[in-house]
Amino acid sequence: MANGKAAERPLTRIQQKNRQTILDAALDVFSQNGFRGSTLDQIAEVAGLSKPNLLYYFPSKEAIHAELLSLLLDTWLDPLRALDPEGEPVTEIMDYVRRKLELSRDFPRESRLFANEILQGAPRIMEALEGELKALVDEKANTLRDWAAAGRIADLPPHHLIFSIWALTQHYADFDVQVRAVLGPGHDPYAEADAFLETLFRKLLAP
Amino acid sequence: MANGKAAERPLTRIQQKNRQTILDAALDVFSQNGFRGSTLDQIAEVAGLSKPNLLYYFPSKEAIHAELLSLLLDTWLDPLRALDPEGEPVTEIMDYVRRKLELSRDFPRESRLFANEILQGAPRIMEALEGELKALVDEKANTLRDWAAAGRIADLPPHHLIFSIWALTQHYADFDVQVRAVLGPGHDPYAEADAFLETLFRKLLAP
DNA sequence: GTCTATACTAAGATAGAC
DNA sequence: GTCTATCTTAGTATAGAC
Repeated sequence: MANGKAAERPLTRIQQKNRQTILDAALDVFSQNGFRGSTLDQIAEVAGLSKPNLLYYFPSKEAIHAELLSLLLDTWLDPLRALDPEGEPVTEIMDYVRRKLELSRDFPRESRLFANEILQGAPRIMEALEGELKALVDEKANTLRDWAAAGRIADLPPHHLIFSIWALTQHYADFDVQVRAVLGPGHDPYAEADAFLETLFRKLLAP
Repeated sequence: MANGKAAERPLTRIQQKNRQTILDAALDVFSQNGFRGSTLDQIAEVAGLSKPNLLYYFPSKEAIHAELLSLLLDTWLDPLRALDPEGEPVTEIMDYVRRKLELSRDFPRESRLFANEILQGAPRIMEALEGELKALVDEKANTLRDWAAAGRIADLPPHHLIFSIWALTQHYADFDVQVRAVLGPGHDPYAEADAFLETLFRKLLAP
């Protein structure tokens, strides 16, 4: 009590750093092997910490995974939230496609973590899918419907239009090894995808 | 030797049936949890057999998984193989899209097994991706390029056109629970996808 | 061919020294 | 805060009775 400050529960810098190190290592491992397929040993190995030390910072393997998922969801929905009903329709949608592809390029592990969770039947995020996600998608689907009704974009089923953006952008992160195996060396998948998706959606959205 | 026939190693009917039962149960389990996340206990439970009995029919967990993957690859490539360079371009491609979507609808577990394997870095099928798959895709990409050069379809990067077909059709199997959560009740995802993808690719392919 | 029992290893988590 | 040692359970695989 020398400094006279009552330390409620502030994380020290070293604690913050170690938590980050662990989460980063866990993201590596969970995104490749899924929850059940990952072990604390693997995470500890990647993090350069001992297994008991991991469990000093987090109460359980489950807790590390839960933390990653909840951090993920916000990041994941941000680009869609940014779709502005007052903006120019085609520009707004093309911007969304670009932001989503950038997420795949810059955060492929997060994309694969999410894909793993969905493949496994979304046991830990079903609630968020049916609540938060559905609400946001329904809202933006209405925007798309209005734009179509006004003849500003083609008349397409809005939910499936959104699915197509997810599918096409996330494919480059989730199936990265396949994309690279098929393209062979000397390609920049994301640069090529950017140009291709630009073309695809411009043609698709034209009324 | 009473019957005088040297029994090389023909599988009896009951053996065939049990092998099938095991493979079917394993497909259930592996497609949801990936290889590492799945256990023989789970597979035995679903198959209605004892764990040692599983290992009477297959030498190891690894062997069951390997068998599933090798059965899968052929089925998976068949629709692309069927794309006929002599056919009418748009019809051929639309048929491919439809066949691929039907695979997702009728064999979602196979699609998820494949997705799991790729997400994990394709440790067991990388060779097939770089060999068989790449060769087939390169061949069909040439066909697409020829069609584009002849002005019979739009000029698009052929590999990415094929990726887009994979991404859009497999999404409905791999992300099934998300699709249903977002659409809510009262939808037929595959019927809607069929109509949407028909529209999408017709617009995209128009020269 | 199928089961019970069991060997052996890996994995999640905790105790307690430092 | 971090480590070594350890408990406990789950998981792959095998032995051997029936």
